[in-house]
Amino acid sequence: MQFHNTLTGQKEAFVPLDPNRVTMYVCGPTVYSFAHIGNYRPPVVFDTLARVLRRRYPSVVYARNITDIDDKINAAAAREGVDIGVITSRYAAAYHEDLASLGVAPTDAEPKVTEHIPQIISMIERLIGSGHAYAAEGHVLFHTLSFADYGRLSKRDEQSLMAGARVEVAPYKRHAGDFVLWKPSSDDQPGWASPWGRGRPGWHIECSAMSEAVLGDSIDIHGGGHDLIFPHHENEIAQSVCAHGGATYARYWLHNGFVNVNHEKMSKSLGNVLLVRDLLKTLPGEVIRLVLLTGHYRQPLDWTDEVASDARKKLDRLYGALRDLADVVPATGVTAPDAFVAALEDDLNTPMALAELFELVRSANKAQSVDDKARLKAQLLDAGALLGILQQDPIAWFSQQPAGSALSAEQIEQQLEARSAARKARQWAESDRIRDELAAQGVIIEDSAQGTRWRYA
RNA sequence: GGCUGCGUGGCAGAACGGUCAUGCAGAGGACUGCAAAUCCUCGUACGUCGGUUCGACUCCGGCCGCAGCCUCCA
Repeated sequence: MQFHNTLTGQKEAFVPLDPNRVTMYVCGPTVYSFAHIGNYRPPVVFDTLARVLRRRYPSVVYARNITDIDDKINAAAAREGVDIGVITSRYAAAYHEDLASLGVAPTDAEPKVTEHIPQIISMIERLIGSGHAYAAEGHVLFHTLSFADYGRLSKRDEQSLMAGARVEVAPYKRHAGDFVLWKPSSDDQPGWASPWGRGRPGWHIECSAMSEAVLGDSIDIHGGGHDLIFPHHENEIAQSVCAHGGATYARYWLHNGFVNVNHEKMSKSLGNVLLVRDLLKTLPGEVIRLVLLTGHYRQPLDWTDEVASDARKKLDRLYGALRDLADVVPATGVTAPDAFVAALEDDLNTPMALAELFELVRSANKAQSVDDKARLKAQLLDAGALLGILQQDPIAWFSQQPAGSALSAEQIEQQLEARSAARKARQWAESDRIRDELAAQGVIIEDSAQGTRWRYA
């Protein structure tokens, strides 16, 4: 197995610290609103990676946090005049619903920041104790100059960090690059008692503290969006390494590319922010998942209507092969082909894995013997399971009624009965009339030796 | 300006120093009452200019173009 490691900028063989306990941490959402399609790329990508890892290693501990204390949450709560818990539980629930729709399996741990305040305070105290952090005016700051490796992940040196500081430097900072570990809360803001007064954690410390609490001092894989490399992950490294006496924090850093919409960056000002919530109104979650796996995770991904309809057609082809194997019992003990697994184990190359999957489909469609069919069906299902797709009944897949369709499955079946009668009597004109009528309403007919099937276009 | 990465056929999107990616769309054929589905065949794709090499889309360098990050962003 190998991964592209942001830390070194190279593809490296993956060697876990402890093969009997592989650990992975992925930065989760800040729950202050409904999440957009880009927010779901990391969970889908790393869910797929977790599936591949679990196949290879006996124990994988995968943690993805929920950030439930943050100034954007505070703002949302203030706007609605409710406690932040109302906001965070609402959007965390929505997040979980969407994840389920996208076929994302639950993680082994889902730490929340508000449940780890003591751990956060403890880590800050240790950082102060070792001279890597200092308290000033109710704040506690991490002193970046105290950590020689600062900037290594994002490949920034002191000069460029200084040059890039585009926010005015707070007077209590010793150095422009220093960042907040703890900040004071006013009476109307959420806060917790601490050695530095009532306050709340800064943005980066929570991941370091929760990763430590759930996975340990050193973890194998840390994932997240490309944009988190700096400052978030750079700061996590600084906090964790310094809190752990120099021990390596994460050994492999994996970052996914951004999702754009119609060739543009998603932004509120452009009004092109796509919520998964909304996409799910017209698209099966499986289609959305496949779109997110269509390109390599490190590359930018452009979301367009065409990409979505392509994914749907791909699933039609995949499920079509399974539908033809409906009466075949999958062979036992048969797993996804080596080439397919090898593609995923090579830096999670999902496009190549999909290519292998389609080769499998071609073989399945051509297979004659029962043995071949049984083997290919088992391989298809197992490969699909690794990608988190293809797990539903093919008939159910083709029977999903699109949002715009006026015809229910029952109505279609009725029409088909009439058509079958006409065909039996060799009344082709009547038969074709019914077919055209259905086609006009978005239903495609497929006659076969086993009878007539249909599907929504 | 600094850093990171990218430019592949109509669209999407991989690999690889010398053979087919794959999917969709398109063309022809088989099958079909006709279709659909499926199968077979096909289109001389690699931003640009040089270099290395027997041979480069693949390695190196310049140029052009694009994107992200540079302290609230997945």
